[in-house]
Amino acid sequence: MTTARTTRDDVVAAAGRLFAERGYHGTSMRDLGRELGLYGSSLYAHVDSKEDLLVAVVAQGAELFQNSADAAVASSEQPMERLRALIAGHVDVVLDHPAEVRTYLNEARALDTDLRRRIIERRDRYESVFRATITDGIRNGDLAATLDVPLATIFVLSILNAVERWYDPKGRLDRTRLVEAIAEHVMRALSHHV
Amino acid sequence: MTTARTTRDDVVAAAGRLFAERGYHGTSMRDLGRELGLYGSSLYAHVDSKEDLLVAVVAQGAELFQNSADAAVASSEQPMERLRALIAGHVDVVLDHPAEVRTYLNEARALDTDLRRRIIERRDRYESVFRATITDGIRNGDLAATLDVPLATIFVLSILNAVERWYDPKGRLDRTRLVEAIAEHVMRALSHHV
DNA sequence: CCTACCGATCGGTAGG
DNA sequence: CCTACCGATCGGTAGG
Repeated sequence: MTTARTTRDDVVAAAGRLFAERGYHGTSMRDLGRELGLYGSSLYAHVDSKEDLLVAVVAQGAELFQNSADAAVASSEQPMERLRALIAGHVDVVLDHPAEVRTYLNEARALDTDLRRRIIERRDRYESVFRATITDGIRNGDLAATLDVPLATIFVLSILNAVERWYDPKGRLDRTRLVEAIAEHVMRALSHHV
Repeated sequence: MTTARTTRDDVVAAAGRLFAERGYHGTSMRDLGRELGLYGSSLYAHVDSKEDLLVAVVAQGAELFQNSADAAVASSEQPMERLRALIAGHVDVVLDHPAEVRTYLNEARALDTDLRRRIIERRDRYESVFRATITDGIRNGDLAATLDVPLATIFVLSILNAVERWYDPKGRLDRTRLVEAIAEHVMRALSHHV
């Protein structure tokens, strides 16, 4: 049994951790090498540039969220169940992949114009799944017809994206209850109360 | 009429803008000098260190929010009016001081342990004003007795803090309607519906 | 506030 | 993946 060689995936994963913790500009290639037990210069056997690493981590974040949305949409035809699945899926992504998520949410601005634009487009696409679901819920009569859908969507995603900033997995609130609390808050805020 | 000399306040204000835009580690003292039309080394006539600048900007952010909370509490005895004033005040701080707010919210982690701890304490103090107001609203019968107060508080602040991330002052939504939309969302989510 | 620097560190390369 | 570097840039200082 031998220690496995360092792979590109190892490098990308470690980069995600450090970028999330110290920021892209706060992380040097030598820091990253140290994290993996090798020299900074050795990383260039696996990647073309530091920005290449940021691109890879951010792309993972984008993909995780998009896959989660796709699964939520596939899980039910019913808007309220879909919305709940979107919420649960988002929380799962945040809690299961904190490094990628934090880098995706906070460090994408370090990308230069073109790449940053593409990330913003992916976020918009993800957001549009929430918007469409809320719109369906209104059509359905479950959600309040008076809602401003784009704003309601932003508020829901604000709550979901902030989870990364405060949630402590070792705290008293477990994942199930966190999802339940968010879902209940959202339903109360958006529902058509009879 | 002469061009005013650069003051320490000018330097701190420019630092806030650049830290907000590119991040603390993404901003060099030479960048900052250029912004003010002087050399990076000249900044040391006004400040002791780069971190000194971050401390100053972050302290401004903390103070703006605390002053806003104090004013909101003083504005009314009635919990629902207070909550509305807290929301309006928070939005005002975010929209009137975007650079300080963004630096306060996103770059404080670049401070080292001791200073960072003190900032977290100031945030907790600010958050506790929201918590107390929501608790009063429950006691009052205006807000739902079933609420998890700390979580409800986090959700409200998540929405408020995210405003910095998406709101475009040049967009179609003016400040009054933004505040109204957030307040309505929050009231719907937290209220005791009869 | 500028000039002229300092040592340290940065992202990255050549060659093995 | 390491060794030995490169030029550029970093935060900061001395002296005026």
